[in-house]
Amino acid sequence: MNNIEAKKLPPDFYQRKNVVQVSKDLLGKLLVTKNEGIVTSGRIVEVEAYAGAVDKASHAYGGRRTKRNEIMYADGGVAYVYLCYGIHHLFNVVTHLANTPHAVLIRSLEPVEGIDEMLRRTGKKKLDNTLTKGPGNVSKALGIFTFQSGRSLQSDELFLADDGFRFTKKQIQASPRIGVDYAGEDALLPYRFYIKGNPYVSGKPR
DNA sequence: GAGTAGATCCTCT
DNA sequence: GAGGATCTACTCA
Repeated sequence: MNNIEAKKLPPDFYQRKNVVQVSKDLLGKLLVTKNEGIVTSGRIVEVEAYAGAVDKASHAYGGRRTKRNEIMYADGGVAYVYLCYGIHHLFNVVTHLANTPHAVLIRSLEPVEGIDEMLRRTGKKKLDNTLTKGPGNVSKALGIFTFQSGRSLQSDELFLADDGFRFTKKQIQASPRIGVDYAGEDALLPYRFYIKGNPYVSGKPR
């Protein structure tokens, strides 16, 4: 039905043990959702790694295990979605094997398919840089909500795919993460990866 | 253009 | 009962 010639990423892509490496590999991949038969997709241009128990910025810091973050302890390859500030839905990809709560936060996309639908969902009139800029907007544009949390990324309604496109190493930039000032020293870790010069990357352009 | 404050609701202690 | 992996709009320079 659609024109995307892309393959879903296999479970072993997510289940690798180096969450930082997985994060970098996700750059340039497609995030695809299908709601009520409408496909929307975008190319990932910004991510952040959350290294579970040893990362103060992570919900699972110190091995915390609650009903909400339980999903992070699952095998890699499922979605972890939660609501932040009562307004924004944040979409994460769980990585690593079971009982190791690593995750990658998808921060920004470059819209690819279903742009009209994304505009409708976000209440915008025309395409601009802010459509899928920032994790809150990404979820909004793609129709991702908390009920998607725990869903396998092998499903047809929500998955990540590789269409062969790749950014060069030079285009990938690392920096500290955003919005995690409360995490002390861990807030300074260079766990954020983005595409240099891409207008959809959140934060200040360089 | 840059900086600051407010919105808003679910989850954990 | 408090705080949060954010965004937007408005103020001031």
